[in-house]
Order: sequence, then structure tokens, then C-alpha cells
Amino acid sequence: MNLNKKRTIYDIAKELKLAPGTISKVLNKTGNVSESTRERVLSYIKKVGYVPTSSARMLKSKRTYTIGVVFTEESEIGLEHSFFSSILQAFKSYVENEGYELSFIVRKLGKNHLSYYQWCMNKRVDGVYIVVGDINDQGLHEILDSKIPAVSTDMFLPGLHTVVSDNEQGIRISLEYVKNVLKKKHVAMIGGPVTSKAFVERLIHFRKYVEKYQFETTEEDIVLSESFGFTGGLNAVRKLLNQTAKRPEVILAASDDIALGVLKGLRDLEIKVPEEIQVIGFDDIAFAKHFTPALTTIAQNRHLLGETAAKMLIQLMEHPEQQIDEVITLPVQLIERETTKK
Amino acid sequence: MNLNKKRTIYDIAKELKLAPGTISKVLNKTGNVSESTRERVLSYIKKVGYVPTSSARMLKSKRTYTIGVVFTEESEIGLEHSFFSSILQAFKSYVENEGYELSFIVRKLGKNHLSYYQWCMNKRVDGVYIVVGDINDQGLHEILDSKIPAVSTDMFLPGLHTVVSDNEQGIRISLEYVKNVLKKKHVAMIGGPVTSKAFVERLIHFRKYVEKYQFETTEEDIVLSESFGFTGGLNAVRKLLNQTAKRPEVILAASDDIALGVLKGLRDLEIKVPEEIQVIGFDDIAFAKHFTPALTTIAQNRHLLGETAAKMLIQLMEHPEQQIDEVITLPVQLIERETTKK
DNA sequence: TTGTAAGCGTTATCAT
DNA sequence: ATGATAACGCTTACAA
Repeated sequence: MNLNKKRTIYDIAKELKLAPGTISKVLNKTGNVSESTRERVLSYIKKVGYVPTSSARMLKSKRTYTIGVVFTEESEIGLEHSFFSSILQAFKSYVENEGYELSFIVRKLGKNHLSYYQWCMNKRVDGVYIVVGDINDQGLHEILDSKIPAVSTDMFLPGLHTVVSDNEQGIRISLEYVKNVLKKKHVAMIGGPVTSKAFVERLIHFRKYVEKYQFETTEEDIVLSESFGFTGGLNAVRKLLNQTAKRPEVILAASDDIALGVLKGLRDLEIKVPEEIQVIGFDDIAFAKHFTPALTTIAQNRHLLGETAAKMLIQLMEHPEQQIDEVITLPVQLIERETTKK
Repeated sequence: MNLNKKRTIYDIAKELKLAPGTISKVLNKTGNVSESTRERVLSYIKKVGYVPTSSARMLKSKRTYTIGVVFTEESEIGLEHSFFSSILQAFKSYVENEGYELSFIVRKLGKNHLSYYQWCMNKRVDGVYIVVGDINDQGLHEILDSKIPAVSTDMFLPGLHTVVSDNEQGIRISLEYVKNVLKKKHVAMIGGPVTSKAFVERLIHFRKYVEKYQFETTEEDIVLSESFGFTGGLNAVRKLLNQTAKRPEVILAASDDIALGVLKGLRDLEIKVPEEIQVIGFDDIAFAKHFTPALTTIAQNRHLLGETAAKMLIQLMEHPEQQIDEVITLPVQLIERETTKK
């Protein structure tokens, strides 16, 4: 019994004096196999380290055990963006444990140029995970219109299963903290670009709660960053401070990347944080706690986000007949650090 | 001619009144096909958007057009680490353009637990890219001993093709800059953990050039960070300042992550940068320029690193008979920012 | 309960 | 230059 030989199901069958089909059955837990042969096959397989050849399995059955990942690489976000990377990391660990594999959806396959949908059809992915995608991308809609199971942690669209952090809660607890703990009344917001639904929500709820809690906030105190990142925040805070008659006491930023830019802008203007202006971010990226001053922020549970998306997608792929909620909302948490002070 | 139908090579053949084998030949540029039929097939294929089913192709031919990626997820590094992520990003873009696909090597496949090597054999990857790997990992050595083409941007081992930044040059220009521009004589170094070959090299060359250029540096001025990141640098700088009789004028950090920790440590001790101590990093991570004060550092060309590794691996996979250099060294560059001052 | 055999969509080897 | 055909390793009726 040579352990280094590459075995097929036929070899196993012969070595065990069984039929190839029987081996296949125990591998797939399908059909009837006696408990004793089942055990015998399983232990033998384990001993010789046999693993089915996925291409053969894929060719024959329609399952591929592959999940297509949409991770739009345009502009500033890609594998390099740590917030999304860590959600993806959690997703990846979970699905790999369940025997699935990730494959990045790339528009071209070999020499041809394909739409997302064509790509999925050709790779025969069992499901699609949208980590970051452009809501205006026609290709995404093709996928949703098809019957390929899909989940997202970034965007929501009717018919798309999504797991998101509770943006309303995040804004609400920020504002309650400003009101009740910080005891300030004049809050400004640096919003993110409205291409992201999360940013839109945070803005809407900001407007809502600012009114509800009767803050001294006007439209003048709201500026939208023109980009996702640091530079966007930097420019936005300059604009904010230019256009407001009265300097705000607290600034909420739509994301930590933006908040870090805001902090930099404030320092450039020689405005002390938290003494003169206090700042609250959103996300809790790794760097938030390393920055000086360390950033107070609303922490999203990135690991849970990725893992929940994974569970949701597996559910959708393996039990398409069962109905499940389209949106799962995960709670967020305020992390107090140095950019705010009681 | 229905465009949405999933076509096989047989369909194409029938629709074009040709034999399946002929289609295959033009697809693979193999065997003899007349120029006219070649054109006819190619344009038809393009029109109907046909793409060969990869599982069938993989099953039959031994090529899989898949590259296994080793990206050790232990401890602090993973998809979340932006330095490696961006190298990987560049690698990925390049190979995808050439029609290859990435697949993360994960030790378990389905329910079984595999060694790297077994995994590669089972997936039949055409090559392996080691982004970050543990040099002590036995599994890696199995791969290198096998005939699977492999490249790395992180480690070097005899027999492993590698593309790396020129660590010697990086340390040399740092030190020349300290000597000739900054005009300082007392330099300390916070090294990285010696599990990474790059850190080892940086340390060796530091010792060498410090002597060559006659700096006032003793062994007391060298501290090794016990980890890759921010916290490691933070702790190391405390230790350094505790153990040195005379405070150094300049600190070289083995990486930007460590340097940022150093900066934080210095701030905690109320030591002004660059007035009292100047700091130089290594890598030029995205955050280096956003930090306050912005970090002077040795920039590695991450995009070129990834792309060069990609070219090297493709060369190895497609022309295994040709000999190529085992190590490609890429130049680095000093980026002057605020943590140093003339 | 187990064995047999026909595909899955390619590629590659022969004939023609 | 093109066509027929046997693999590749597996799944899945269906037969035994």
C-alpha cells in the first residue's frame, strides 16, 4: 500500500475489493451502503490520504464547492483595504472549514472578457459573496436576477441577502453619548460618499437623531467627503470649518479612515482634540487605537460580519427551499478612547 | 443562434460543421488548422461568448491554470496586513491577465487535513506563490523538494525563486543619509523578529555599515522587537531607551509598523520627533505618510515586487526548461518626510 | 447492499 | 487539414 501514489476511486475500490460506485456513495453519503463497508472505506481513505479530484467531481455533478467573490478593485479599495479584508478573512475561514473554496470573480477568463454573470456560469460557482461592489454595476444585477445564491456585507438591494452592522444604532449611541456623557449640543458630521449605502444610512440617521435630540446642528454642519479615505476626510474637515459660522464641538465621521483624515486636518489647523473639538469615528479599524490621539469610534464586529455572511450563504446554497430573512443586522459598540473627553 | 445557451465544444463544432477536435486545436493553438477555419472558429466563439469549461479541461490536461497561494494566517499577518496584501494584489492582477487564477492553500480540503504538498497535488496547481510563510514550516520544504514551480517575495531558501527588495541598499542609503544629510553619528536600530529573513538581512547590514561608516553605535543600541507590529515597536523602544546610557540621535526601524510603534513610544515618553530623536522606517506602508509626524522611510516598490514575482512564476511554469536567476533584487528608495530633519 | 456502465466537456492520438 | 475516438476521475441511474 504505497502512500505516495496518486489514487483514484478505482484504485481504492480495487484495493478494497469493492466497486467504484460504492466508494463514491460513501464519499457523498448517498444511496445505501452498509455500515461496515462505510467504516472500512472511510478509514482506508483516511489512511492513504485520498482526496477526490475536484475537477472530475465538478465536471460530473453540478456542484463546484466554489464561491465567487466580488471585490471591486476600482479606486481606493481592494485587498489592501483592511476593513474589508478582515471581513473577507473571517468569511474565508468559515467557508473553507465547510469545504468551500473562494475564487475571485474577475471579468476576464483566459483571453475572453466576461460579465460577472457569464463568469459565474462558466465557473459554475455555487454562490456569490459580494464584499464590495458598485451598486451601479449592471453585472451585479444580472447575478441577482439569476438564481445564483448571493450574499453581501456591503450593499443592500431588493432580493439580495445581506448582513450589515446596525448603522442606526451606531449613530444613535454616538449621539446619545455626545448628549448624555460629553454633554455637548453642537455636532457636525463628515459623511462618506453616497455611493455606499452604509454611508447613506449613517447620514439619514444622523439627521434624524440630531433633530430628535435637539442638537444645535444645521445643514451647514454636514459635509460629505468626496472619497472613502484619509484624504477625503482631510479635505472635508477644512471645508466644514470654512463654512460654519460657529465651530462645532463634536464631529462624527462616517468611517475611521475619514476620521483619521479629520484628525490630521484639525492638527494642521492647530485645533486641539479633544480639548477644542472631539471626534468620533465608525468601524474601529486596527489603526484607530494606534493613532494619536487614539480614536473613539463605533466598532463593527468584522469577524462576526464575515462569519454570519458565510453561514447565510451556505444556508442559501445547501437549502435553497428554506426561506430566511433577507437582512441580518448586527449590533455595534462604542469604544471610548482619546478623541473624546467627558 | 441562441446566445444564452451554454455551449460545449460539440455545439460549436456542429454549428460550424467541423469536428470537436478541430475546435480544441484552435483553442489551444496546437496541431494544424488552416488559417481560414481558425479565423472562422475564433470569431464565432467570440460572438457567442463561448468559454471552455475549466473542470473538463483540468481533468483531461494536466494544466489547471491555478496558482496556489501560501499566505500564512497565524498571528498578526493575514489578508489584513496591507503590506503583503498589496504585493498580492499586484501579483493577482498580473496573473489573472495571463489567464491564471489564484487559490489559497488551505490545509484542509473538504473534510480531510492535508499537508501543503498534498493539497497542491490534489488541486494540481501549476505553481505556488509564497506571499508570507513560516521558514520553519516543514510543509513548505516538501513543496520546494517537489517539482512544483514556486516563487516567493518574502523568504529565501536554496532552490526557491525569490524576488526581494534590496535590503542592503535600503540600510546603506538610510545610513548614508544619516551621516551625510542629517549629520548625526549615533544611530540605534529596532530590528524585527528574526523569523523573517528580511529582518535578519537588515540587521546584518546595519551592523556592517555602522562599522564601515564609523557611527557611535554599540550593541546596546540594538533592540529586537518581539513581534511584527506596532506593539512590538512600542515595547522595543522603551527597552532601548532604558538600556542605553546615551540617548541615540536617530533610530532605524526594521519596518514601518514597528516604526509607528516607536513613534508612539517616543511620544509617550515626551521625546520630540524629529527634534530630539529622528526616526526612519522601512517599507512605506500607506499609513506612513498619514501619520503625524509623517514617517521618513525606505520605500519598497510593492507593485513591482508582486508583478515581478508573477512574471517569474509564469516563466517557470511555462518554460521550465529555461534557466533563470534564482533571486531578483529590486531597488528601494528613501522617502524623506517629517520624522527626520536636516 | 453492491456492481455496472454511461456520461460530464475537454484534449490528444490516430486515422483519413 | 480535418475527423473519429479513447481517455481523464468522478457521479448516478439501473441492474444484479
